[in-house]
Amino acid sequence: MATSHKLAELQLAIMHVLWERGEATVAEVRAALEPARQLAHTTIGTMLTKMEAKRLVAHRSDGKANVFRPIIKQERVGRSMVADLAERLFGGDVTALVCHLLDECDVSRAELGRLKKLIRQKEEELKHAE
Amino acid sequence: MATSHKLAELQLAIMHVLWERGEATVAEVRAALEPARQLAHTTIGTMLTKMEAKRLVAHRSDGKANVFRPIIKQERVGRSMVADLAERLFGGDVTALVCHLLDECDVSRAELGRLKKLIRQKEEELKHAE
DNA sequence: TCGCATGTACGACCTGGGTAGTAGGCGGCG
DNA sequence: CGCCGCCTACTACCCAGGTCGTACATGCGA
Repeated sequence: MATSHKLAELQLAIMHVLWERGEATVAEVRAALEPARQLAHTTIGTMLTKMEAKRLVAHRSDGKANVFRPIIKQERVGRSMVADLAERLFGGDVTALVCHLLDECDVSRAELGRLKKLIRQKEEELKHAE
Repeated sequence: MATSHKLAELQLAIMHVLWERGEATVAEVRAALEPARQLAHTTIGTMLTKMEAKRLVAHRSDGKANVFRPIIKQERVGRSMVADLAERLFGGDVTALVCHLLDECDVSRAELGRLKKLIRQKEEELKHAE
């Protein structure tokens, strides 16, 4: 899987809207982003066009407006971006990244509980895999 | 801490060299990067100059060559980049990011052990903090 | 002393992300 | 009918990262 999908700020924000809704028009995307950023609606349109060229989204024409939908999975983008960061920051050492997270960020006890459960689960998986 | 230090590919690679060595000349940086990328030595020089403008590095003049050293800490950059990614990808939910990591990447049993220990340690810290 | 090797400083240029203006299509309403 | 508002398509920019080329300084060996 050489194709590394790294999306920049705005593109990611737009993708999040599309992932949440399934599909949306330019105006809808703009409205969804409105609280955080005030953008001309042509800005969204232009961006969406560029993203379509990069095969991140596709559109169908619904009467007067274009309706865009994501054509890559959120999980796929997340995976490749996280992997990319881990690679660039920690030489691919995932554990180092997790350590870093636990160390530097505030993690509540509930979250730690969730994580412990996750690790146990993961250990089970490993056991069964052998 | 509003200052978010996000470094792009090459800049990060250069910083890694500087962090490892403490300081280095253009030629040394270039040599260190050589296996992975073949770059003109002016490229490194230009980049270093731009990075100096951004206060990422500083240089002293040692006879004929300039010797650069990092003036931001690796840990600081790591923190802000990881936080940034967590924010953009998972809305700041660190646990979600860790889950993602465990799920998507291959994590060995030894690594899981290390992580468990880390979590226990973190739990202790939380307990004491109350 | 001359010129090569090595180094710097500066400017050129490309690309991709981001931002928006303008032109033109089209339905509804006064 | 003619203008208004909404929408798209196209074009223009700006900026930062990245990649070099060229011009100029300078020490060192033949």
